[in-house]
Amino acid sequence: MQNELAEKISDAELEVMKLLWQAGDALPVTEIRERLQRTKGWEATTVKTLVSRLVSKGAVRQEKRNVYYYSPLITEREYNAWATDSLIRRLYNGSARQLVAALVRSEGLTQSDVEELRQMFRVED
Amino acid sequence: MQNELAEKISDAELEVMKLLWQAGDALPVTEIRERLQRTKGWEATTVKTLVSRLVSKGAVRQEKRNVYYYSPLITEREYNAWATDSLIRRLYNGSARQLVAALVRSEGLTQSDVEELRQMFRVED
DNA sequence: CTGCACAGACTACACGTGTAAACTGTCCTG
DNA sequence: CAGGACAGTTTACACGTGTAGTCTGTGCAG
Repeated sequence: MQNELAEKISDAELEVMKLLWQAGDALPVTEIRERLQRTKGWEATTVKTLVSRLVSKGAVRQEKRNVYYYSPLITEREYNAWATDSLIRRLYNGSARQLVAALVRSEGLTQSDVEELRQMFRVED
Repeated sequence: MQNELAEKISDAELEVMKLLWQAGDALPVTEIRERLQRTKGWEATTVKTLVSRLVSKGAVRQEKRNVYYYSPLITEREYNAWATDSLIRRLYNGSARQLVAALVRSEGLTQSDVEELRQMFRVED
């Protein structure tokens, strides 16, 4: 597990990560700032702080061109897998099956979701 | 959703909740403290703090007998459902299906888990 | 060349959390 | 009755997070 690297990304930081993941390639802060300013209403410095913290945490790489560019060091999948695993350990006794069972029970899944999943399982099986 | 009541239970607090959920009925702090002291190595006051915070948050009820007794005000299922839903919104675009898909992909589920789930789906269907 | 705009760094500050000590009040025991 | 044990309260304190202001350095426009 890349526990050490993933080192706890906070909610606000995650928004930055999402942007970087979507972007596909490295972005200058300007870009990040502008978008988050629009979508989240954050001040420029706030965005800078978040990005810096992500760099400290080793979740984002900073590279100097004319200006700094930032790109994710962990993939969305890696992060999601890690976070999901945390939840499973925290709440479901480490059992992914229990989580899914809870979803099914709680109507978290729509009928068509279930259909699709059955398909999936059939393939995986 | 009982968003307001569930009001963000922290990691340490969750350990207390788990105890209360397991207990089935109201427990005196003594009891809670003793067990967590053993399992977590927490000091008595630490446990008190956690319990008090849970009371403030409305997650636990305090009732006076000779001594205070505590019991959960939200069920484990409610909490799990809420927390899981948060994760799904945070990471999977609100789609429970995507979460399950990720689990299947990432081998979070063992072969026998898959088997069991297929069973479940068959019933649910 | 000089001042300004902007990138980036540093500082700030309140709130939640993990962790616990210190204090206070009360009941039991000697 | 006096002192101690322990329940319950108050206070503490460092660290993470959300949110942002201020300071500094530098390259471009005039």
